[in-house]
Amino acid sequence: MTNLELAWALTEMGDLLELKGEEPFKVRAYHRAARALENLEEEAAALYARDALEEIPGVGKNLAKKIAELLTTGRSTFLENLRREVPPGLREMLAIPGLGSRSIRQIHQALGITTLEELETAAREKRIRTLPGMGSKTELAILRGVEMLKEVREQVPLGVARPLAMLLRDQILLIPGVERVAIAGSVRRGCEMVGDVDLVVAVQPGNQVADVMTRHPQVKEVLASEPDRLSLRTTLGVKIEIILVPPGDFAVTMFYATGSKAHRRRLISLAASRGLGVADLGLATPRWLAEEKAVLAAGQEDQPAISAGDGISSGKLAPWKEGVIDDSFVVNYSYQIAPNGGEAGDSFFYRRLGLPYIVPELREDRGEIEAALRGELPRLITLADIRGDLHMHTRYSDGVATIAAMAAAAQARGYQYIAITDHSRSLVVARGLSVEQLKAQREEIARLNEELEGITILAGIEVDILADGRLDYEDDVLKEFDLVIASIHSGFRQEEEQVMARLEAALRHPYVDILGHPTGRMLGRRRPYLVDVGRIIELAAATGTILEINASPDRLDLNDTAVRLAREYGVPIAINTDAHDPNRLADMEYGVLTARRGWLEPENVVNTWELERLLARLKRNR
DNA sequence: GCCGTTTTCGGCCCGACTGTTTTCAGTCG
Repeated sequence: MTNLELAWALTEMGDLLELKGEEPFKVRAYHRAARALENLEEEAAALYARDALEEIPGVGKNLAKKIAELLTTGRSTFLENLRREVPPGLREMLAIPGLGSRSIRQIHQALGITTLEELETAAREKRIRTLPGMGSKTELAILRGVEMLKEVREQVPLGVARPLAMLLRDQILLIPGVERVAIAGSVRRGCEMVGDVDLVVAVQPGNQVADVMTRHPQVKEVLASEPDRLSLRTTLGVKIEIILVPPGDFAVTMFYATGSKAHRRRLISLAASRGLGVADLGLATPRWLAEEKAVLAAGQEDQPAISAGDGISSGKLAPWKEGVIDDSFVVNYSYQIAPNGGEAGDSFFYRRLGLPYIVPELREDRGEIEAALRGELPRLITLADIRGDLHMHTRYSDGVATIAAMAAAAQARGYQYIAITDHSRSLVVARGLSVEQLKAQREEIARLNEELEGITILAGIEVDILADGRLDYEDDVLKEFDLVIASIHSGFRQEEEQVMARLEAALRHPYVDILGHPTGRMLGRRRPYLVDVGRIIELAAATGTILEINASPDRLDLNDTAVRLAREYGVPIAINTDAHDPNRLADMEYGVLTARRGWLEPENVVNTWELERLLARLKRNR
């Protein structure tokens, strides 16, 4: 059992205990241990093997025993008992903002409600307000929350799907009869939420993929098992689609399975407008042909033909050589951010149409085909372009590591600079720093900067934008930092007017360099606060403020479309991890994926710049 | 449930905001 699965099991135990009304500190112990497992570098199984589970911070005798049972048997009697006691629907309700375990328990006990659907009905029928302490606002919060949950019910964040996809890819590769495996679908495109994990597998006849995968320890349910397709659900509830093809069909299948559907349609109708059918393009494998004909037919109905003068004619087609998979076309793809991205061999299709390669992250029919025709595809940013990380936390506030440890981890990633940006004093839960503590931290940073070679630590702060729009420190404190990020951590339920007034005040502030996680959303868990993203971008442009892509896979905030808009306004972006742990500096890749989906080039991202240039660009230094 | 060169018991992050209320419980970060 993987660390992630263990973490999920402990999280579920914590949630169920909370719903049972266990004391909060016990509940927290489970959640803390789960988080520790998630961030653990070593596999818990290895720790167990040398009897060292209790070395994990937050894991004592009891939790070690429960983890050991999960590791050895794949099950937990404790968890199974809890599941019997607490209806699973109640756990889903915990994700509704404004509804906590006490309210859920009360609703359950008084009204006998056990599922989201029943909860929604009760709210519609105004039965929730009959309970003490609950009124119309609570019902509204429930209706909004249920709506949000329904939207993402079948989806998981990329941060869950992608590691799982990579793990399965590596495991499938070891199965007899398998020649190649690659990740396709929305994971390959880097979508923030993923409905299912698509894997394309090139196999020989008599392979054992179905045999092995249906018995895989992480597979809970086999949804379909056909000769060329396997549909599974994992213990974490993620849907896996495995497409089995002969090796000769691998590349074409990658093209289809990567999508998006809209991109595919548009490309095929472009081909059709040149008098080319799918067969001419080397796309005519029997399995896909019928399906794609239907797509094509539909596409021609609702899509305008691509106009003449788009720079391509059938006479100019690049020569197509059977069997040649040439990724020399992949000028933008030095960084293989989607596993096997460039190796998938699906560049042939674009090549055949005389187009430059379009990377998976752009395949959304958001103008990428037109840009390719004009030769104006962006030279997308890659992870290798990143020179530093400007948002992270340490033990001074709610991080777990020292400044030195964060700096060492950053150096190991090849960074030239980082900014330490702990929380400001009002954020008491995160142990926000008093003015005195700030002084001590700044002294430590100065000392480290003298000791360390090859990396510069900036003394920064993530200062709260208070509910009334003021910042959490006076200007004479703020001006002492090298760099200031301003973020909202309170008043999430204010009206848009009020939130925007706060953001505007922050953006106009002379010492605010970066606006942190601008919309405040948590993927699948919390909607953005009520903001006008377009207006934020306008204001950022007008005030010279940098906007953040918060690279935490729980946030990805700004999102891809907002990033694209920011680029059009010429607003510089900082891709920051907001890491609370040295391992989480690795989340940078999710931020880079989002940036790529937002068409960003290195130039648009300030933490690809040399430090001197970055510093000179900050408001405080201009 | 975890943790301890202040403690093997009694702490554990705690204050603001919200919605429902006439003085506060629940939620959240």
